[in-house]
Amino acid sequence: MQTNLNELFQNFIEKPSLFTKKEALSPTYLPSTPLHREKQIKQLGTILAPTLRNEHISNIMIFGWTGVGKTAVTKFVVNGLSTMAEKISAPIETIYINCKMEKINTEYRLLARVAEELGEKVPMTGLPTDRVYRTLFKTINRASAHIIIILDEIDSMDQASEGLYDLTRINYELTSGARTSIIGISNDLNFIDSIDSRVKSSFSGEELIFPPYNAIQLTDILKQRAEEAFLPATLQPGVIEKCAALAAQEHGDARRALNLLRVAAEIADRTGSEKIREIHVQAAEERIDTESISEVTRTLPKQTQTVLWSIFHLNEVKGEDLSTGNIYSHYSDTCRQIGLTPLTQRRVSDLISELDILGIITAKIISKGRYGRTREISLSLGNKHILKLNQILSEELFME
DNA sequence: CCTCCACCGGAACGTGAGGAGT
DNA sequence: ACTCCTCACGTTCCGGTGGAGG
Repeated sequence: MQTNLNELFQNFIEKPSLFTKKEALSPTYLPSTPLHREKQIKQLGTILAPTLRNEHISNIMIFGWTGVGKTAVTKFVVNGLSTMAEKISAPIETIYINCKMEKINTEYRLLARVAEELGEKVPMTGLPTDRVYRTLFKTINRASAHIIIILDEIDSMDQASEGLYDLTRINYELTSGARTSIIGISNDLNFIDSIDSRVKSSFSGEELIFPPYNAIQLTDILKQRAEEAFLPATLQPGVIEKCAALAAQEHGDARRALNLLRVAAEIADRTGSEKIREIHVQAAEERIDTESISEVTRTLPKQTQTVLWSIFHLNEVKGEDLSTGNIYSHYSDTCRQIGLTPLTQRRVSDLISELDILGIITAKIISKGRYGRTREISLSLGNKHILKLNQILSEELFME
């Protein structure tokens, strides 16, 4: 055993890796120039330029599907702006916050996070919100710079629209030369409609829309990254095109294309292949799907897992329709079985909606006339996935 | 055309954990 | 030690509703 393990590690070290620079395939990696986004770069640059002369600019909203270069372009342009500002010593400061990853979903957290970014320490909880606002105000006023706040995945903070309002109204109170501008990045085109009208009117400004990439553009992007990531001639012809084609089918998502290529390379690497072939891409596609959905399922709260388990089980019993009431009673039984206190139906109804949003199930409200109104639930996954998830759930719920 | 089922989904409120300030 | 914050997660209460069957 000992020797085997040593051998394994030894082999691993000695075997040449296919990668020369794996980070180049990461979705957060910033290439020197984002490809096929010249128009957007120019637009954004034009809007931001007046800050260099200390002139006032409007807020900006950027829309587009995931993986169409919104974040990359914004960072690219803002970085350019910062370097220029430094050169001519214009007082510009930029702040980047990813609302979803940092779980910025309340007014308090948004304000606290911005203040923190400006060097002011604010506790994560405990203070009254208006006090956080005061500290933030003072800090910004003192800084007397033009502060550009980039809020990525802004649509994930639906409760925090009050905070957006604060960040815009702060401009009317500032007495020094300070200003704030917001760049909001959103996957959801309807985001603007969903926020409070009061916020909307104070927030409104320029809107940029990023179209999806087509297969040819994706190919270019992948080639650019692959040049950095791999030794030449590691890729079999057709591999990049295949990744691009697969990703183009799904609203031209460059992130997905890069993921495919990276996972394909990892598979090739692990199986000892010296080249990356199309079969590796195929394997990668399958693996990405199952892995992400499995991970989501595993990390679901126990109650939600139990609901999902019940849905799967009812689905196997034919003749039973998947309605909220049915699921709820099956769920309560299961809870008793595994020693969990059942939640109310109202709550379970919300959990079902959450599963719907996650894309594991599809819930549609239908009316059965005399026999009431309910959600009709169907599974939106293939059999292979369901089997896998079932296995995960039984491990999670019935073990230990 | 009306009724009435079986839920939907908004809103207010409760609880308990994490923390600040005095 | 005590009061006052935020916030996640639930519960309680309740008005609302599409359409099959009378």
